[in-house]
Amino acid sequence: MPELPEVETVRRQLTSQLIGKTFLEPIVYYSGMIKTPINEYVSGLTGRKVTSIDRKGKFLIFNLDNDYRIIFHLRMEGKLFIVDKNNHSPSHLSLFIPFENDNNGLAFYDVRKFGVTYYLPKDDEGPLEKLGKEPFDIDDPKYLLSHYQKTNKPIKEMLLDQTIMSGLGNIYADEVCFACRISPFMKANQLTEKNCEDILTNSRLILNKSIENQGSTVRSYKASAHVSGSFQNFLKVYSQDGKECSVCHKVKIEKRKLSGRGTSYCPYCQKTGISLGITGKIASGKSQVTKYFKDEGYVTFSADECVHELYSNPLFLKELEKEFPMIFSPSLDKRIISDLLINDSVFKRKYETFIHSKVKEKANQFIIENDGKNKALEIPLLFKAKMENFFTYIIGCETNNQIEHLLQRGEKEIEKKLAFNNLNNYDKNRHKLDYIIKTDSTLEDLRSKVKSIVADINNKTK
DNA sequence: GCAACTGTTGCTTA
DNA sequence: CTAAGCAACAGTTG
Repeated sequence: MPELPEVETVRRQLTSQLIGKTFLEPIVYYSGMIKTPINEYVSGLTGRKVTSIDRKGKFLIFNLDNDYRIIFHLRMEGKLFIVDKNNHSPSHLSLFIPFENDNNGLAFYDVRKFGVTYYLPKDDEGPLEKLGKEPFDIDDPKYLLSHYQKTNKPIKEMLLDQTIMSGLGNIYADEVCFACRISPFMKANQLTEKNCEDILTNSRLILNKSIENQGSTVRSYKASAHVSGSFQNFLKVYSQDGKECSVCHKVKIEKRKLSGRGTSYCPYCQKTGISLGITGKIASGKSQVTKYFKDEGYVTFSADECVHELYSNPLFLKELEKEFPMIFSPSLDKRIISDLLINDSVFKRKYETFIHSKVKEKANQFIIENDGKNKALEIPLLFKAKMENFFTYIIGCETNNQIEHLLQRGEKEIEKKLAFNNLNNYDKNRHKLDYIIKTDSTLEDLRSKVKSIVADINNKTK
């Protein structure tokens, strides 16, 4: 995952091992990584010396002893190692540049083959052209402010925009938001100049501290065969989801998706508001409880309503038809769905996964859109949809009078509805609940139970 | 055993 | 114009 500190570590490593070495003809194993004409790249590098190595953002720049330079971007998994000519791993090797009069050479390993390299004249900025300054080189927070004021996008997305400021990737963007105590979901145009100053200060602090620790080692990443960074031990939110926040000790670190990227944050420290998941078996009083949370000032979401709305959404139907053409004859036929759900276990699994992921996506969107507010989300199949780590707290609703409630609602197929209970994994996951509400009481009593939970939560997150 | 997820960026599509 | 989704690819996790 090389981000700026990891790339800087690589730069330092290579500087001590590469300066003054003369390149022999490069051997290209994966030509897709070379973004300038390959023959120019190969002949251009042959016989050249590296005089110095620079870094701009996450790019490495090898200055050669002619008027050219080589530029590398490691992307997700790229690794530049100095290895033995005759004894190096061939696995995932994309490029090898042997040194003259030396047993070693420069190897570019890249499991995912996303990395790129360029051979360009010194006056051709190539991919560096659009790159913004690093936080170390921006001295006026007004520079950030002027960019952020122009957009309604979440601040974290702006931090990842390398054309405004370069060097923050997914890990450090999350860490910087945490250090500034701002929500990653906050609209960039809501930020103050003070926020921008905090972003600059904390970006410098965090990146410098990470460089001191030779970057972070997450997953398999290493700066060289012999170096692994240790900044992962200082991360406060990234990869910490589900753990108690190490600063406030009040709530767990949460993780959700923001513009396609995993985003970790502390709901308390970063003032995102808390997210409640309300679940329970059928006719267990979830809706009533959710309504009472609404009366207490929570914004609410219902998975059942969400699914209902999805079925009248043309975009969703189009997607559904692409995935499950057999349930359209020619338009959506719900009887076919229920038939298949009963008789075809493969269909059932696929279909449920599909719907669950849609609901989860919508719930995620709801939480992000309601940044800063307290939220209560009613999700009957919370456990089935694997959403137990999705909320600050989860609340289970329970009743002894399920059948009566179903009768009161005028349900006809009670047996069928009860069989549904076994599907939602409630009993199996009951121990994961933070609160359990027994809903068999008068409405006023139920309301006061909700009020006392609200008070308890307020107390915990004071 | 399959689905989902993973550090990045730039291009295509709506 | 922007915004979202995908593509490049392969390995790991639940």
